[in-house]
Amino acid sequence: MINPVLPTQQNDASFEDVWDELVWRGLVHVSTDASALKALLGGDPITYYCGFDPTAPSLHLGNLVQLLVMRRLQLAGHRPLGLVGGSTGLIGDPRPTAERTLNSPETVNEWVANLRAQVENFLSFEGDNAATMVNNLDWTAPLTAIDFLREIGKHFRVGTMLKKDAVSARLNSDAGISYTEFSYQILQGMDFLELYRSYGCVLQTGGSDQWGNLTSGVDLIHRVERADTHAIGTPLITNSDGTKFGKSEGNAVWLNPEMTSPYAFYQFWINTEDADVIARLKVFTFLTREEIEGYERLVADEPFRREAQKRLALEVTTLVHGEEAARAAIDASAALFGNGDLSALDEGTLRAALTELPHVSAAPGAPLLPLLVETRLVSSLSEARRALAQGGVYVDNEKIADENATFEPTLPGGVAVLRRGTESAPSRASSPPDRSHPAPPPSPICVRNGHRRVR
RNA sequence: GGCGAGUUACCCAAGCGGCCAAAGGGAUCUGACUGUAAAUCAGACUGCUCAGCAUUCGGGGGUUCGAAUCCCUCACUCGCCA
Repeated sequence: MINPVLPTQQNDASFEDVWDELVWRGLVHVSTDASALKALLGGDPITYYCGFDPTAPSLHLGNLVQLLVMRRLQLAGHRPLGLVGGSTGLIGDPRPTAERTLNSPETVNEWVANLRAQVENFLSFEGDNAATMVNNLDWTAPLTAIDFLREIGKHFRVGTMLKKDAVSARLNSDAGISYTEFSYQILQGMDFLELYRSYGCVLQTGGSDQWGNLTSGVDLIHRVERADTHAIGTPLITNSDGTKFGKSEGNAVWLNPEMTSPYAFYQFWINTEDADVIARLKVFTFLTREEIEGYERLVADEPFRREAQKRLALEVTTLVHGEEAARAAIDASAALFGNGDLSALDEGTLRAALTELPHVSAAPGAPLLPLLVETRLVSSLSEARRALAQGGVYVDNEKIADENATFEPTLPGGVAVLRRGTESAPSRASSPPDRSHPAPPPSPICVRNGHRRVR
């Protein structure tokens, strides 16, 4: 299955080369020698790689940054190797805070398969510079501990390894670091060496937090093969207001539509702050410099139109979930967030919009207030009464004033849409840590007459 | 080990026998405004069978017609002296 968006993508020809474009898009935070990289990327096709470790069932927005860097390089004529970390995922790279819990080989295996499919969705496997997928378990698994120590370990100085930020941070913390995680950088360095040998790979890209691991490979290849290779570290994407990028309601935004629905995904992007939206367009879309500069003016001149946010959300949702899903997300947003007369929608659009929402079943004529509790829009009947008294309860976009109102589905399919508060209902604050119940769902709720809706 | 101070709602913090479901601030929620914004203003913010009732002020026990407020005790936190 080919992502239909891929053929439409292209780099901005107004740049001298892809390196200049990457720099302009703010995608280079650290790198090996910049002038050498520029020459390399502006020259004959090279082979490069980026790895994805299976630390979760799906990739998330942070990984999307890497995928797009890969794609931009591919569009410039270079040949990508998509690596999934079948072995590194079994080890776990050192996080700054604490030791990772090891996942079972079965779990890692399953996640590797998921990630592989996701990575494949963003690269082209056709043409002269078709992408190739590799799994580092393929060359790591056959290696014995003795071979590993003799052939690879001998090239690593412990002093150098200790100085890497990821390691030293942990050494200086109460958590300490296990030998397992300490060894991670060797594994990743070994990957680069392996890919250099078997594919002529001379560039590795990754997040700047991976810098130590990227250089580990560059150094190893230099020592073993006496060859110069390169690395590019992308910046950590940050929000201008200090909150963490890539979180929605405190949860990660995943690429897997089962984990983050296309609707929620679209909503995430549409809610981008003015101060951040241009930087996001640069990183996450293939719009040209000229187009993005146009949006920059639009944000400055008429921010209320939010053209930049709309375009960003459309582009990224289309890229990740496809045109149809993006269209549905837009329709759903319009239906649920517009002052919208829900009954004016055709049933298909309505159905698509509502599938995205949490739902609960009730018999027609059932009292409304308890349903508010059941859908977790409010946490108690008292709160439901309060919300209603304050004019914060809506059914099918109409304010409800009567405490004794009942559930009367009038929309096609025996459905009613419950809502609390204004359309936005941001609630970006995390719920108190001692609350054991799950986080409340996004504002609009679908209550359906009859059987439970199946996803 | 000795002495002293403290433990109040999501967080900070007043209250020191009835007028306390508990001041004030923050966070949060809702309304107005707005761009599914920010800022601002207003209201709400223990629960329920909601103009009333029930249960809260570290745990337990007591005094009193009546306790967040007084007494005993246990637990924890923080100061000072050994």
